[in-house]
Amino acid sequence: MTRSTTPGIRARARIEVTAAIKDEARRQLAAEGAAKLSLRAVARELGMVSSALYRYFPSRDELLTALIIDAFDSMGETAERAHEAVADAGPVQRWSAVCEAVRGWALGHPHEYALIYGPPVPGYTAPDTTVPAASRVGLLFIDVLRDAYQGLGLAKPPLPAELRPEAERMAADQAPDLPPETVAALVAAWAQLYGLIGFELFGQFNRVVTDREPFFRHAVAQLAQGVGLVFPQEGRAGKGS
Amino acid sequence: MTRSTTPGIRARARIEVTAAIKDEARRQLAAEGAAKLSLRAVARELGMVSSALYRYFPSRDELLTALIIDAFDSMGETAERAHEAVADAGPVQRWSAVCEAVRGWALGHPHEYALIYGPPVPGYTAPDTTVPAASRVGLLFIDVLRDAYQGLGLAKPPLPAELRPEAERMAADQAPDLPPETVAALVAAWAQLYGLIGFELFGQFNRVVTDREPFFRHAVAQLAQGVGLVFPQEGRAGKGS
DNA sequence: GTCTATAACGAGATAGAC
DNA sequence: GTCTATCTCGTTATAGAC
Repeated sequence: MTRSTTPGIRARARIEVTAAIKDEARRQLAAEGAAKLSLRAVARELGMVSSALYRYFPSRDELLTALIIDAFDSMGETAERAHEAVADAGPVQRWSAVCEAVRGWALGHPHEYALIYGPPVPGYTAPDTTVPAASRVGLLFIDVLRDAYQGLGLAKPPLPAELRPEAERMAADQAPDLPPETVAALVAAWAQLYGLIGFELFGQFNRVVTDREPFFRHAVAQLAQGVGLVFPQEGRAGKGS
Repeated sequence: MTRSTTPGIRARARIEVTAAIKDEARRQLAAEGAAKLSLRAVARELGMVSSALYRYFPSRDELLTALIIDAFDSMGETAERAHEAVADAGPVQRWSAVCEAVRGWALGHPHEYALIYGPPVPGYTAPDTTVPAASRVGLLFIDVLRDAYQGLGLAKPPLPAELRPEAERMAADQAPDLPPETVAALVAAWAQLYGLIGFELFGQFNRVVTDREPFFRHAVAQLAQGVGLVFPQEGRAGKGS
């Protein structure tokens, strides 16, 4: 009888408390790092008792997992939105939009970035549950490359013979409708993109690179060339020797 | 009176204890992460009392700094040795040797790698004392590029106009005898190299890249092309459209 | 059924008195 | 340099409020 009203209230309360826990956990992530994330401290800050948290997260590791999935989803959503905004543009513009969205998200969420792309948290191993969220940005890149490929606007990057079997396996796993050369180059570009972002985020560019937007923009354009989105001649526009 | 003999002994003992402290600290780094490095735990494991440690390191932060400098030096030395071994080879071979040495060191010292290239340790900021050690690998790359440049074996990477002022500033700071195009490309390649290594090290290549040596080798060759060590035509050897 | 609170465990860290 | 009293932590069992 109360069944039509109360469930909604309870469910709403549950969602709110869950969100509050995660928010506070993220605050601690920023302050002390993932290694020191403590259920008790989260509970204390929220005015709860630690055992009450277990109604929402069965363990500290599950809370970490939730934070990781949230971070991947937040980043993925940001990238997807940026991609949609330029959906009708050329592949290079779409590629760059996704890369720049990822960088923007990372700069705005450095600790969550460190959580998902930094060193693993000691004593914690991420479950497979995180894979779908972690794949969102990659699927976006595959989208862009697929469109370029079908429109014949994609060059095949070079692929040494010793790497071909591995490239074919990667393509079969990740994007069977793309050439192995492309998939191998994408994986490399993906790692390199995160190198650029990580260096900026973790301070390696301090005293080295000051004007970072144009630097990143250019690096991303070079990566686009690396995966075959730009033909070499176009890439080095207006250059002599 | 004992003054003529004991100083040597004392100095030796001090060096040995200092080394033992750092070794134990590195063990803890591997087990619990840099955030949880605690002087007390180090002391306990060494059978000392915590206050005794302060005779060797005035604070936890100074111990961290020593570990960071050691890590950079260890990596730099590994890279320098690998470079010397191929000193007479071509620039691409030298470039690749340094990159592969860095990767090898990182795979052998993942936690020290995380310490120097991962997210900053909460509450700790590295002093400028770390800069010389941190620069060693970069200087090696500059060496290779300088030799190639002086031998006319270096292509100028493309450089958009918006990036030229920044590139000139970077060149003036880091390598005044190299073209700005080269220096900007080197910094980007440097970050990308660490992206590749970080992804392998921190598990992002799990279930994605299995045969990692050839993958890395090829990526490094592409990076060499990016900094101008290989001309595009050579780079894409024996490839059609 | 759903939640919170109390209390406790075993383990480890820490501060300070001695 | 040692010892102890007091913290922290993740986690569970239990009891009671809504």
